[in-house]
Amino acid sequence: MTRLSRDDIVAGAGKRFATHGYHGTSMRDLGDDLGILGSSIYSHVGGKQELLVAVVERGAGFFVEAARDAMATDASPEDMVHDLIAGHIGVLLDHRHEARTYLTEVDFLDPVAQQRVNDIRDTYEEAFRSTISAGVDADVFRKDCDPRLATIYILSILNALDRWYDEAGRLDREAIVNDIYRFARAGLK
Amino acid sequence: MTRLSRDDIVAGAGKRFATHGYHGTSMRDLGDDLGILGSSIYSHVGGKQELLVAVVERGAGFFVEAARDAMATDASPEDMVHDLIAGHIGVLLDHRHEARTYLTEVDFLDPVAQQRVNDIRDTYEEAFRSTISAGVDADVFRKDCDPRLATIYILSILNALDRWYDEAGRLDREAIVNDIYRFARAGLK
DNA sequence: CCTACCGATCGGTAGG
DNA sequence: CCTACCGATCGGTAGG
Repeated sequence: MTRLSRDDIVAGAGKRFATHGYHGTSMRDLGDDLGILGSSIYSHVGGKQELLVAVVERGAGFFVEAARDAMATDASPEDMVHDLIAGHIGVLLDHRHEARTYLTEVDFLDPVAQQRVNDIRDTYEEAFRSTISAGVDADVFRKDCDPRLATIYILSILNALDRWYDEAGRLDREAIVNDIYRFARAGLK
Repeated sequence: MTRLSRDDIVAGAGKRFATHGYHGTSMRDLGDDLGILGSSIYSHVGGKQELLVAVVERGAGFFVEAARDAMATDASPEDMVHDLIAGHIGVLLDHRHEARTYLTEVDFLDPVAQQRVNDIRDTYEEAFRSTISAGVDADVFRKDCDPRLATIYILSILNALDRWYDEAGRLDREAIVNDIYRFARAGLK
């Protein structure tokens, strides 16, 4: 057993926060998961709140990265919406704990970190909004479609995924991406 | 200042749980909100977990009631989907704290209560599923529409509402109901 | 509903 | 990363 890294601690915190919530997790709980004492965590991080910040910012970063990748192509607005959806679902499934903590515990961030995370979130949502907006301008989406509302609707569907979707179940990843894409695209038309 | 009722305590708990989470709320916090001591709460209820159960079951009950009302008409499947959406949004806005606690703190319920609440939730979702299913059978919705998935998508949009929608803002209640209904209906067609 | 209190647990620190 | 510990706060109770 070699010494744990800071990333190990943050990953463990993500798992605990995602399943038990920030306030439902004690430093001793977290230490138990990691095989060390709660007090030993303080040799890696400054405190519990610092761990929440690290987990949430990691989660937010994954989403922004995925959006940047999707936007980096010259795909049509329709295809780009598909890619944004696929990217979001990829993050949700590949980084479940960080994604979920980002989505559910952001309210418990100290005000400074919360502002920072909300700015990141706005950047991310802007990728959806501008793509949908481009589709409206290109007449491929409805003229009276409000990109802001449509973005919220699509992200609402996406963010709820981790509460019910099981990748080992009937629908594989491609199937759920396509089904949600079809539902969303219909709403945009 | 007359003695508080059990309902007052449960309402106060709903407000606190909705904003700070179950684990982020202490009995003393709750007492402060109510103008009594934390220990005084125990003359009304058996404990903190009992309060969570009461709040969550109240929230769940409102939704089931709304669904029953919507289903009690002989409206077309399309109109009934509209009414179910309107009913859900009504509960969300008229009973924000209970609805939110029901949606976000259900994981912290003891296993017995959690099972009960999940059964109630399933009954509620069945109202959406069967209505959509009837629409598919009547050829008003797409033949390859999966009522189970469509229900999840619509409820995802609905449940995310309380995190961003402000009734005092640009969109009044009727407008948001209609906009979500249109988006959802398009996805069903 | 308050006074007075309980043991357990909390986040966190000093020193090694 | 552990030992040993701190003061604060936790959910909850006895008795009035």
